[in-house]
Amino acid sequence: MKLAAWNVNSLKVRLPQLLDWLAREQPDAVCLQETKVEDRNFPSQAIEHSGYRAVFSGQKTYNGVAILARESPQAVEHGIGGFIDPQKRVISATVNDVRLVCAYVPNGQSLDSDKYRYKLDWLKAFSSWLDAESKKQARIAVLGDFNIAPEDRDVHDPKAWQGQVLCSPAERAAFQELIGIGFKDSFRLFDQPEKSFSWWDYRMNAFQRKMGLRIDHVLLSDGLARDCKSSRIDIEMRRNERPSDHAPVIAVF
DNA sequence: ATGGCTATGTAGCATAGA
Repeated sequence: MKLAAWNVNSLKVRLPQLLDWLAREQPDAVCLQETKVEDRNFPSQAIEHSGYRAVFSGQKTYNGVAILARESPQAVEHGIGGFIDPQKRVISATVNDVRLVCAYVPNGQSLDSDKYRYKLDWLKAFSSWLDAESKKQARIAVLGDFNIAPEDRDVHDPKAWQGQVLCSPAERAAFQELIGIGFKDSFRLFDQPEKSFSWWDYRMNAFQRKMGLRIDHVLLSDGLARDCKSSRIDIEMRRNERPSDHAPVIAVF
């Protein structure tokens, strides 16, 4: 099974690129973040034309998540169970007997921001909910924009980013809590090039200068991780005209 | 160098992203 996560930063703008990419990569399922589109405006028709079924949870301007799959996603659930959140950041569904959790973790803005507090609270709720989910269903993949660079090697300039949002000890601890539940960071199951990143700032020619962060991840439960054949970041998508600032992350098992 | 770039909502800029 081929799975991917991609923060499209506006599905409306990125739709042509997404359709090209689906035709080329032919994943079984892809989890999208930052669709920034209300459900009534979701481009279901174009996506179905490409041979995919979509389930989605969106809002105007911000956030928004979707799961696209060749097979119709089953048992769709919105949000984090037991956690009230008006922001549309999580959608889950079963595809090919695998439970897919598509997540857009809050950014946090900066350590002194209310949004940082919200991010940590959100991550706490997310991990306790996933812990419970993983006891109900063994085959789970958590895919999305985690807005956390787990280690210094996931950061182009660890000194400059030390302690900053996306890299702070509390955020990294929250990521390790997910690993503690039994999830594996699929990307690190394999040898990878140095300076492998999934996001580059639009400004300052950051992509060309390899100034990025690896903050988008595909986490696999133990059994899926054991069967994982490959994981990579499709950085070619960042070379497109009008690219998303994030590249897709792909895992095959 | 606290800027820079992109997208959205909405009609000249404000907000957010990471």
